[in-house]
Amino acid sequence: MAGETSRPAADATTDPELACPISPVVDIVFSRWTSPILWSLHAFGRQRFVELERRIEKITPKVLTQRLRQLERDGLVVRTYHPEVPPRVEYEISELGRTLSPLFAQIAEWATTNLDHVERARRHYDEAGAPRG
Amino acid sequence: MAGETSRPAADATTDPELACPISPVVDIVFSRWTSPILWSLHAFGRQRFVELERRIEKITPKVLTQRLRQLERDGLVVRTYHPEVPPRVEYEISELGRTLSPLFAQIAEWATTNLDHVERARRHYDEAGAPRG
DNA sequence: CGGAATCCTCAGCGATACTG
DNA sequence: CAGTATCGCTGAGGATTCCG
Repeated sequence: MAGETSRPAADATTDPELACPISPVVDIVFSRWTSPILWSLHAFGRQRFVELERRIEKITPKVLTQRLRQLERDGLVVRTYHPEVPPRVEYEISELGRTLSPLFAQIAEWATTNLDHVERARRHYDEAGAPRG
Repeated sequence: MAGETSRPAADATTDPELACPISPVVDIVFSRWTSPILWSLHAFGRQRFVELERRIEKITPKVLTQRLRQLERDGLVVRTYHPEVPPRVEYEISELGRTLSPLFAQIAEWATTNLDHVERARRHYDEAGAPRG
C-alpha cells in the first residue's frame, strides 16, 4: 500500500471493497500456527528449531518450517544460521515483530476477562439457543 | 475442557502446553471470515443477511450462515428473527462483541503504520533473502 | 540438527438446487 | 428473503523418508 497516490482517503465506512481493514493483518499475524510461534518467540526469546518444535506441541516440522519461512518473509521473525557441525539455526522476533507486543497483550487481557463469557454463551446456545427461523 | 478442577494457575511461561494464551481468542475472533463479518457489523450496525452477503464480497450464503451461527454461539453476534412475509433476519454485534472494539482499533492502527513494512520485507526477501542452510 | 521431498488424507469451501 | 441439502473438489496439513 505504498504507491497509493491520491486516493480520496478510502474509508472503511464508505468503501465496500475495503470492508475490513484488519483482514490483511489477520492473514499475516493470526494465520494458522503463527500466533503460538510468535508468542513462543516473544515469551521465551531466541530459540532453535527443535525448541520451538517441542514447545509448540503437535506441530509437524514441515508446517513449522513453512510458518517460520512465512514469518521471516513478512519480516516478523529473524532467522540466524550458524554453519557449525551439527548445524544450528536460531529464530527470534524482529523489531517489526516486537511492535506486536501491545497487541498480543491486549488480546491476552481480553482472553482473561471475556473467554469465560464465550464459554457460557456456548453452553447456553447448545442447551436452548438453537435459532428459530 | 470444563472438568478442570484445581489446576495450579498454569502460567504461559511455565506450562509448555499453554504455549499461547491468545490462541483461543484467535480461534474465536480471527477464524476464517469472522473478521470481515464482525467488522461489518461493527462499522455499519445492524444488518440483514443479504446486506452482509453483498458487503462481504465473495462469501457464499452457506459459509456466511456457518460463520454467523458460530459467532452467535460464541455470544459475539445477536440474531433477531422477524416472522414476517417475506422473512426478515437481522444481525448485530452483541455487548460482548463490542468489547472487541479497542482490539480492532489497535489492529487497524498497526495496519496503517506497519503494513508497508511487511510489504517491503517481502520484496526484500523475494529478491535476495532466500535462506541459506 | 534442520530441514527438503514425497505421498496422501480429509475437512472446508464452492457450486448448485431446493424450501418455508 | 433466509436459509438448508447435497455433491465434488481443492489444498492445507500429516506421515514418512532422506539429505547436508
